[in-house]
Amino acid sequence: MTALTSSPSRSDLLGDHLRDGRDEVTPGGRRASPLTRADIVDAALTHFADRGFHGTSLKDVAHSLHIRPPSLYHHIESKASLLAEIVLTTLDHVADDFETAVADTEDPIDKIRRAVAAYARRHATHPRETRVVNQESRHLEPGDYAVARLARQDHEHRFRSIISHGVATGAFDVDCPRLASFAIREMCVSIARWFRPDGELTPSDVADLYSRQAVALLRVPR
Amino acid sequence: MTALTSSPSRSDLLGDHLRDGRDEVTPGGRRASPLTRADIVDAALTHFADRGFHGTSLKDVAHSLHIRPPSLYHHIESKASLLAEIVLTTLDHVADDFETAVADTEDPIDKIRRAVAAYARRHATHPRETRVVNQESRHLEPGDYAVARLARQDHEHRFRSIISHGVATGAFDVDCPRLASFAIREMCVSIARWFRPDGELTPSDVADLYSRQAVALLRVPR
DNA sequence: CACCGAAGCTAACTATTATGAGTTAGTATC
DNA sequence: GATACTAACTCATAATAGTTAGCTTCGGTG
Repeated sequence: MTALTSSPSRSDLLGDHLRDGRDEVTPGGRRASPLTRADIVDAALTHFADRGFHGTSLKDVAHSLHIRPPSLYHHIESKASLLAEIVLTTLDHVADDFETAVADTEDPIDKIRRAVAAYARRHATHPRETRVVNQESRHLEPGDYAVARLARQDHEHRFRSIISHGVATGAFDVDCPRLASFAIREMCVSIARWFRPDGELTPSDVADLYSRQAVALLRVPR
Repeated sequence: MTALTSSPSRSDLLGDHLRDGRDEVTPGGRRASPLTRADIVDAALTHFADRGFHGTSLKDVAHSLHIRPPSLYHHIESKASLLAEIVLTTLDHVADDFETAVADTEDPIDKIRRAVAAYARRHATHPRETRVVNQESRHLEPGDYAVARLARQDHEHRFRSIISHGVATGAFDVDCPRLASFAIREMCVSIARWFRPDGELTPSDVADLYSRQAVALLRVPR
């Protein structure tokens, strides 16, 4: 429950999302470099992360981009599609991160260290995306929600099986792998709530620290 | 990022909130035992926890109580007041928990163990309340938001100072008390996402397990 | 130079929201 | 037994949401 203290002031990061020169709209409605769908997703992402999906209106998104709400529809299909794109591509990245991280080792300690490092790093480098995945996925339309749910379950199972395997080999010692897995993953998730790119810690620092904390957690003395 | 897998189906717990005999409305609109403000807060709580503040309409709340939306206003001032009541009273309880927990000891290890146990237990016994505090506080009106922010900051500082003190006396060994504090508190917060009253673990089990995990975390080997 | 598509705009539509006003039906009290 | 109270109701309103339609204007291309 650190959301209140760790979050910056409530309207932080809610500004313009246009790169330099972008916001010079000519009388006819043209701008220097064209607005892309990616720009809109990015603006929506910032708002969704800060105010939630239902707390964000397309007016808000359009305002950030210096256009009117209807103009958004030249680039997107719907508000829901913005959320879907954000959540599903982020979950893809998380899955890729995991595969890449654990590919080169069989040792449970190494595996968990790398998996945690990758997961922690993802949350440090992409706090907006991960916050939206964690808090707004429930507002996806049923089909997309089901896909997201499966992706998440898959990650959870792969993660937990490393722990279970480590317990079997004696590398770890925990009462309940499921719980330990939850605790570790949620620790990583929380990074997205406090991490600041301009802070004293780099994403690598955080990844390193959290992977060590995770290993410590998996050898809880009784 | 376990919200997707750990949460039950999206509309769980969204049913009637009336106790037995409550839902027998007489032709004139009367019911067996009178509907109270607390009943409404409770129904709103369930919805806010499940669908978010902006994802919940007063129609939803009224529906759970078998009344029409305008009738709610005989008991409440506004939708915002429901959120404020939920968040602020929960934060009060968290503060009380903490004070009571750490009152009888000076040992940092004991203190952190008890503080974590109390915090963990609160999240296990009141998952709806704590989820709302963590995810919906940002939607409070400015005045209430400021109060909530202060309450949260206070808890964070008290928590962290136990750790810092423990590091000073040599009881703990962590690189960064602030980070360790975040990690531990967020671990507890996550309990609200997976804990089920009918599961195999009791709140006491969880409190015990998490306080041991916390102590383990504060002695990370380098 | 004529034209075409991209991308802006305004106006408008529909649905839903929170909330207000006024009404009615039981229940308790004098 | 009249009255006042409570707590529901229906009906109404103003604001806002997401979205669609149609118009305009520009830069690029034949």
